[in-house]
Amino acid sequence: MVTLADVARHAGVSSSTVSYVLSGKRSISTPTRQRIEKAITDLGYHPNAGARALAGKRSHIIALVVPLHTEVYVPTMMEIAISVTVTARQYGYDVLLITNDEGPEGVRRVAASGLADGVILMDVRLDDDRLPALRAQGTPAALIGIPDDPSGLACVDHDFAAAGALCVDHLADLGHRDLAFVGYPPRVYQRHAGYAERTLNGFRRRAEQRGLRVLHRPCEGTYESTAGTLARILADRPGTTGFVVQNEGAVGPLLSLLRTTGRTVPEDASVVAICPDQLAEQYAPRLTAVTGPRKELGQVAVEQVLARIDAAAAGGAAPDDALLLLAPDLVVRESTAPAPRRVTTTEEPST
Amino acid sequence: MVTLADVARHAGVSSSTVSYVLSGKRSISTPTRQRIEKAITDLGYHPNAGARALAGKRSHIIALVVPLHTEVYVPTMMEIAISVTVTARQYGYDVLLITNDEGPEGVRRVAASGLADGVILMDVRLDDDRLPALRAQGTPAALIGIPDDPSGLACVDHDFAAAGALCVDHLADLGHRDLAFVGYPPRVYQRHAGYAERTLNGFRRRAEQRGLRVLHRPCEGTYESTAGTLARILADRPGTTGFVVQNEGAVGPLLSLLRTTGRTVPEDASVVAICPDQLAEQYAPRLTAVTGPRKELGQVAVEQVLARIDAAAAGGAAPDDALLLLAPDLVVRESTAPAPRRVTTTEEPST
DNA sequence: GGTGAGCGTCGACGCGCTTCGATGTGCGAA
DNA sequence: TTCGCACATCGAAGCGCGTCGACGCTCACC
Repeated sequence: MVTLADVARHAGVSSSTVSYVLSGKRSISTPTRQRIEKAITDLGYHPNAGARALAGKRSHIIALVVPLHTEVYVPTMMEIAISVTVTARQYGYDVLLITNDEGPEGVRRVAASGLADGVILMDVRLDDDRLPALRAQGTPAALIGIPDDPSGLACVDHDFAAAGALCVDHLADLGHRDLAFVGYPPRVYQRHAGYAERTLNGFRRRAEQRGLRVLHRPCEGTYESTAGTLARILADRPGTTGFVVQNEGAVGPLLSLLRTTGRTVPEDASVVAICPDQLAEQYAPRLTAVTGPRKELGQVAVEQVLARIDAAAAGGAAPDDALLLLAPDLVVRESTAPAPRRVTTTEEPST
Repeated sequence: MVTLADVARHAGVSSSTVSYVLSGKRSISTPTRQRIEKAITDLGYHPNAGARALAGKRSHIIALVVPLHTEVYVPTMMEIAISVTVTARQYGYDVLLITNDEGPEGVRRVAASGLADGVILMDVRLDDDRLPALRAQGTPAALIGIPDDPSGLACVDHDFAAAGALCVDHLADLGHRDLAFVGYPPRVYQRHAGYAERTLNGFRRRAEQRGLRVLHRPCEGTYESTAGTLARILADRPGTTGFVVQNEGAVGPLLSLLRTTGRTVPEDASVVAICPDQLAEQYAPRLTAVTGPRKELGQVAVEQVLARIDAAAAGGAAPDDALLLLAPDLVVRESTAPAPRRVTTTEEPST
């Protein structure tokens, strides 16, 4: 193992000089700097992470807490995780993977031991039990998702309300008057996943503004459950022509089922999915879809934690809480079209 | 921050005694041990990771290198990553997430800096460029996947050859004589992903043994490309009744296309997928599928690295290389049935 | 030509922990 | 009673790096 002292000896300087070259915290004359840099590459020196963490009081590691359950769409989660990792590297940080099976204790352990300088939490629940630990320890943190009480914390998320509204606008512009929202399984709403609720709220509010009638139906996402969900929608509101789906598992079944019940998409029924573009492209017809920027989510989260880590190190006061909602995009593809002419109208929609 | 010395003072012993209680490397009398343990919980002591790594020459971290490209089925990768993390925790280790965009340099950096004690590589290529760095440094490592030259390395993987053979056996037992293998996109074979090649080899070899005729067709996995692939298969070998699919994206399109070309599954054509059970259950009909044990893959990989880390610490010689292939399972569902009676046979299959 | 400022460099200390050799205690065997 | 041998505990020496205060040199300026 090559140490700082080896490099210093090789370059004919003291070890502190080498340290200052590495950190840039004091000015070093160009010739000595070059001599030291040459020694570093010659010897293949890599600073020892443990010693650096001990002396510098910074591990240059941030912990990423990922959910265990598979209710969220895994590729999206992975994309965020990767974006977090890549972004962190750009700032000289590495990422430690923490699974949620340790619960709040995991966060506490990692922060208290100085293993990680900060924490990024994914899949934040409205009443998340990891937040008290974070606040109590004053651990620099960023949440991906929004809890009930975001005070003092940095929260980053898609603007799901805007996503819901975007769907309504698109369908309303196409002349649809009766919309159905096929959502996540009931347990997702029950455990207060914020994104599900906020999408729904944005959807409902905009629908009300634009005078559309809406139905919300949670759905397990299997073929059978989707069949049941669709049957109930068509029974309750036979004139429904616009479907908004926020449930990756239900999309495929829904398309098949619409087809087998004699409705072609998009001529007879329009479908807007709230899902990654990658998924939307896979279906036939390709889906008009609303997507949030996943990579940016990870980037912003990292920048938020790092800002808080720096603030804490500078002894600064607790930084302001931040609530960053990233705007979604709607991409029009082949699954939406103007509403069909109404043949049988039982009642007029409310204004 | 609470330190070892604080605990020692609180318990009225020297700090080395506390250290020995923590590590268990020397016997401590029961009363003092209990006093120390009480002090630890009273004070909420967490050993400082950096100091521990520095003094103990072990970071208790293993690095997990994950691929960036999305050609592999992400949920499976995630499942393995999570299983690695959970298993590592059971042994007192944490997991550092490394993306492949750093290339071989990432592995070198993490190992040389002592950030990680060992490395687990996912998505190993036959001629993987990260392996020279590993061997040169003697970094304890486990690969998930098998390279060209696995000598001196621990390799863990599904037994893909057995998976391919399992598909053939199942279809052959049902009386199918002409099989088609719908595989990954050409670039997967071109970059020598071992799993793709080995599946194909196992498939071909067993088919030859059992006297079946086979066709292999790479496939992009989109709807259009699958349509093209199927059309070519049926043009080349109209009597094909057994399909083996190893391409998650192609499964859905294939099922639809078989249906729309007038073949019902499983009466007219049988389909076996090589994919996670979770996916196989999502289709209609539910798919007969071959799956490898993902969780076990992560577990075994962790145990292999840890064994090598311990061996290296004990100054032991380089441990034997290990090549661990985990047996897959075939679950019969609704997509396979006895081959239909042959109506038009142009030629006999070769024995 | 002397003075002060500022830049570049050095030496030493400490971060919190592990580990080794040494010390002290109690016991059974001689 | 004495010797020796476990066992239990202690003290001190690092592990490799960051950082602070100090020192010496150069240069502009009076």
